[in-house]
Amino acid sequence: MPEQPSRPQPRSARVSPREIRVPQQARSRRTRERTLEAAAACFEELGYDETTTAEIARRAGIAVGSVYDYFTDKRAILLEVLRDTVEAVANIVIQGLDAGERQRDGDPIELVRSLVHHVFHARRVNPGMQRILWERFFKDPEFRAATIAIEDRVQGAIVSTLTELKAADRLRIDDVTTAAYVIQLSIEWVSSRLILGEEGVETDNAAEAAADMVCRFLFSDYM
Amino acid sequence: MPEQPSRPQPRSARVSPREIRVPQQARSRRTRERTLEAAAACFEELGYDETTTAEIARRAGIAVGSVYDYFTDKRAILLEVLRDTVEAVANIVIQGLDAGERQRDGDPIELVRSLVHHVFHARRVNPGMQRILWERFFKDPEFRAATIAIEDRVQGAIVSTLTELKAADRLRIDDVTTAAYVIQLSIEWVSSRLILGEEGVETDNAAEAAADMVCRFLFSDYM
Amino acid sequence: MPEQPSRPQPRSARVSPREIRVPQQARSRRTRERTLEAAAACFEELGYDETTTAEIARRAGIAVGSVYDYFTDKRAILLEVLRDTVEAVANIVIQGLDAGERQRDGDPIELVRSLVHHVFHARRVNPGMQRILWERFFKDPEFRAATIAIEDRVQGAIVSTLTELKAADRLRIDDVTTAAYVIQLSIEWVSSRLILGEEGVETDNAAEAAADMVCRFLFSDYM
Amino acid sequence: MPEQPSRPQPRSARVSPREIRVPQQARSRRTRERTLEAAAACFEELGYDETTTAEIARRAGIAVGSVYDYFTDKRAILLEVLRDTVEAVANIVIQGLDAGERQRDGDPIELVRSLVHHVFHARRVNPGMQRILWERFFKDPEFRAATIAIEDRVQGAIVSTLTELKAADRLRIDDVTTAAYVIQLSIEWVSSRLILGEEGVETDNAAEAAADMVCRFLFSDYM
DNA sequence: GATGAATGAGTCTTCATTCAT
DNA sequence: CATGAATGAAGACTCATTCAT
Repeated sequence: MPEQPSRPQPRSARVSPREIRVPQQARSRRTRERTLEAAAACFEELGYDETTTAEIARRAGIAVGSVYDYFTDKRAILLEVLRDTVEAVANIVIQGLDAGERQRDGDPIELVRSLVHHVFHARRVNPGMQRILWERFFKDPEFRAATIAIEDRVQGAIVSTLTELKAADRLRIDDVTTAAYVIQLSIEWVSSRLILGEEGVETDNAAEAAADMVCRFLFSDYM
Repeated sequence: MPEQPSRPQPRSARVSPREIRVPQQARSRRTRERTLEAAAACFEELGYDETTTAEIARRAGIAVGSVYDYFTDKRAILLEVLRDTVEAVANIVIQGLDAGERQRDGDPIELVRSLVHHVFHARRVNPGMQRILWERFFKDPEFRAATIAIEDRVQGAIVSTLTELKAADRLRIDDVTTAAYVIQLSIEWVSSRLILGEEGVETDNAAEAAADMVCRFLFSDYM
Repeated sequence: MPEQPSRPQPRSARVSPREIRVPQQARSRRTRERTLEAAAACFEELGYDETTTAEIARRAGIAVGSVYDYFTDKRAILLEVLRDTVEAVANIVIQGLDAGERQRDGDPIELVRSLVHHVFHARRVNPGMQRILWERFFKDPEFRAATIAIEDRVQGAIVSTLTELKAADRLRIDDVTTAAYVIQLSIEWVSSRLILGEEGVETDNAAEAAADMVCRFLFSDYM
Repeated sequence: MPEQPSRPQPRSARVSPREIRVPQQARSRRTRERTLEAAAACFEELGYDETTTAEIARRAGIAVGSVYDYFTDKRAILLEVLRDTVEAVANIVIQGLDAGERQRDGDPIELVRSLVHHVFHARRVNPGMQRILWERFFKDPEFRAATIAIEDRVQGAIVSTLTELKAADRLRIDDVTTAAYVIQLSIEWVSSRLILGEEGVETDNAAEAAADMVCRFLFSDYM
């Protein structure tokens, strides 16, 4: 019974968890980056379940093992890629607010329009990934928490804006935080359904209606 | 040469689609029913992916093979079970509208409140299943279509109500259909996030804000 | 993103542990049996680590999946196969005692000789499996416990025999249990090393020496 | 076409065996030493299979690659570490003999007692490593050979002692070599099972019984 | 001399689905 | 009608070892 050329151990009782490599050399950083890019592409195109780690590695031009040097899990990759997407989306929305504030001398109606417009626009960024987001959202608390954390930044931005408007006495509502929450979710979902779900509804009309709704909700002098 | 045990055809080699039994007799119908109940319980408790057909059969007290007598697929089972859930949810909402219409002499504000209340309430019905719904929604066009078809009934009911109000000149908006769409999605999502997602936000406040938003959106004489 | 033909789930969060089939039909029993036989052959020839579940299935002429219908684990298979081996070995030894007792009118010396002889003989039964036994013995408490439980039967048999001899006043020792323990382990190990380890030592001499040692240990009138 | 990252040769394609560095300078020697110490610690704590070369390197504070500068194999490391352990154990036993000889004027009974005592005592030295020893013993001929070679020193020492006693006419047996073999293995195994296997048997009783057995075996005038 | 990034063959295991009985 | 035994493709993940830098 001579020793065979060693085989990888079965998944058994590894005691200390595998070390995840924190890239220090440039090559390493590049590999990690490539993995993320490949994973993002796969997820976007194929969906999460349909993406295999082997395919990610193939697209990244690396070995499967290397994927596991940088990430504990397929899930860990998704978590990171998804965070990026959510972040990108959030940034677009926040920029939309800024843009709206600068526009037309801070006309609040334009501000809301700009917000809505940017939210809808943001839905076009990695739509496959955003589909995965809602797919995992109620399934995986960690994803949910991560997503909410980033959404909170958006709501925070809305709150600031609203608070300023409140100070300028342009607002009919008092609970700015709850308002921001409801507004954000509403626009988010209408836009998601229309754009990610490709429902046969006229997008522009719905966007306008949503903006109209929000304006009436917020502003006392909006007819 | 030992006799080889039988090898079922691989999944893909299927040529003529298996006949799905349409139960005629009482016993058959009962078996089909039991399968659906078992499946519903499994999905609700465990989630879709985590539920195996074997577990469904076990709970239904039948053989795995029998499951495939009545359903082509695990997916087909989900489709049916989920339709039931969506239907139940829709009915609750529609009843909410009816109730609202009868209430307080058709006071439109109460009507909206009632709608919102019932939508939130409906989220407590089979929450596990509703989570699965959103999980599959963007993933599987057939699910999406089925869901939308039922939601359409809700929106239809809203449209009727709004049309009546419009006739009574109580409405500030014109495009009643789009309004119904936006309203429905907004309340649906806010309630889903709060109840299915168990986010740490005060539910009652958000529900009230949503109702407030919708009222302002709809009614010209609502302050 | 239409559903692919379903793929087996990754090893993830199955909630209720897989059911292990308890064979009820004859076919089933036969398959389980075949699996055990194939596994025994593989382990014997190749060793435990070197045996793959795929190879077991191949030899049994069944599908890999079927192996997992009847056993939770590769380890579970080993546990069962090994138990059989240990049992077989134990039986040989116990029979050796019986044979010794009947021999030559219960001459105690012959009894010990017979015992030693049978222990050595038993080492030829599935030697590969016995090697695996010692390989896992200190590694896996469950194996150890199972092995010890069976060995205990052997020691119990020795104890009975010794107790009789004690009553007949042929024994110089008092603590019959400890004696049985020490005797059993000593012969077991000497025989294992010689036969399983194929050491270049004259087996017969060693066996005789061991018997001699045990006799002197036990009997006051043995020179 | 993205540049493919370097792909090391698969394990089997090795043609000319890698040069193993024989450390000449102090620093090198130190590195090699550190590796061995780290490996010993890992093996002792985790077991052989459970220890990864990465973990060894980590504990040694060096790079994985460096491990392979000094050792061909993970197995080669074990071989060396294990040799140390076996050597240490052997030395303890041999010292036990010496001590026994000097004790009480060379009383042979004390000598055996001392031997047994030291063998049991030796089991406490790197028990994890000793478990690995028995785990590999029947599996890997090279390990077995190395172990036996060292054990032979022990048996040689026993033989010398016995030969002296024989000359002094204190011994009832003639084949001193075989006796040494049987004695050594017996005590070794009883002690291993008790101490490495943590069986629920009273250690002192068993040790005494073993000593008693050996004495009766060896000495004609021992009652 | 050393580093640590990369490799990839090879494991175990799962479970939707089929079909002989 | 029902049963439940059998299938096997497919996936995630490991880790000893190599080699470019």
